Amino acid sequence: MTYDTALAALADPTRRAVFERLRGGARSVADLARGMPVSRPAVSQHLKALKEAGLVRDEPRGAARIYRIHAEGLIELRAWLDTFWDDALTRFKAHAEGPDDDHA
Amino acid sequence: MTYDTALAALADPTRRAVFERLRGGARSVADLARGMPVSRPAVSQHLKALKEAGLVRDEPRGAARIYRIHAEGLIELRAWLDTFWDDALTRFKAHAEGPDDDHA
DNA sequence: GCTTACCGTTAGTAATGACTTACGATACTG
DNA sequence: CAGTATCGTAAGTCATTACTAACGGTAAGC
Repeated sequence: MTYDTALAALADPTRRAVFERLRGGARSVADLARGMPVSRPAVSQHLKALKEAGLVRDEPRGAARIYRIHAEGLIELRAWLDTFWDDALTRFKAHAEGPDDDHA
Repeated sequence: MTYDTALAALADPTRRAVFERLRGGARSVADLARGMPVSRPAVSQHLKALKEAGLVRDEPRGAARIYRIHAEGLIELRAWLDTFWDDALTRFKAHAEGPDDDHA
C-alpha cells in the first residue's frame, strides 16, 4: 500500500473514527457500528476502504468478521511525513552555515 | 491546527502535489501553477486550504504572495501516527509476557 | 431444516468538494 | 496615471463520495 491511499482513507472523519475504535482491540462490524452515528453497512464500507489501504486486517469468526488495526500500513505515511522533517532540518543546517538559497 | 485538518488537507492528490512542489523552496502561486494540470485559481484555493491547515505560510512580495512549507504543521499528525506505533508496541510486549487479551 | 446473527454489495439519493470562468483588488513599472 | 502582473474570491458546473434501505449469502444454534 502507499501513503496516498492511507491519507485518503484516514481523511474521512467517520472512517477515522472507525479506525480509532479498533485501538482497543479486534472487533466485529456490528460491535463497531454500535454507538456510531451511521448504519452498519456504512461501517462495513469504511472498513473495506481501510482494508484496501492496508490499514486494517480481518479474519472470519463464525458468521462475523473480526477487524484489527494493521499498524504496518502506516509505515509509508510516516516515512513520507519524515521527509518533510528532513527537508526542514537540512534547510536549517544550511541556514546556520551560510545564506539561504530558496531555489535549488 | 489539528491532525484531522492536516489529514483532510493532504488527502486531495492535487493539493498534495501543490504541497510537495514547495519542498524545493518558497514559490509564488503563478510559479506553482505552471506545469500543473489545473488552473491558477484552483492552485490558489488549494494553498488556502493548506494554509488553514497550518501546513504552509505565505508572505507578500509585491503583487505576488510567496508560499513556503510550515513543517511544524505536521507535528500533530506525526504524533497521532506514533500513538498507533505505541499501541502496537505495547500489544507486542503484552503478548510476549503472556496471553493476549483483545478487549481491554 | 428453520431461525437468528452477521455481513458485503447494489442501487439510489443527497451532500460535498474540485474545478473553471470572470471579476475586482493590490503592487509595480514606465 | 495607464498598463502589466499577480492573486483571492464568487458563482456555477460537474464529479465524487458518504450514506441508506433492501437483499442475498454464510455460519451457528436448536
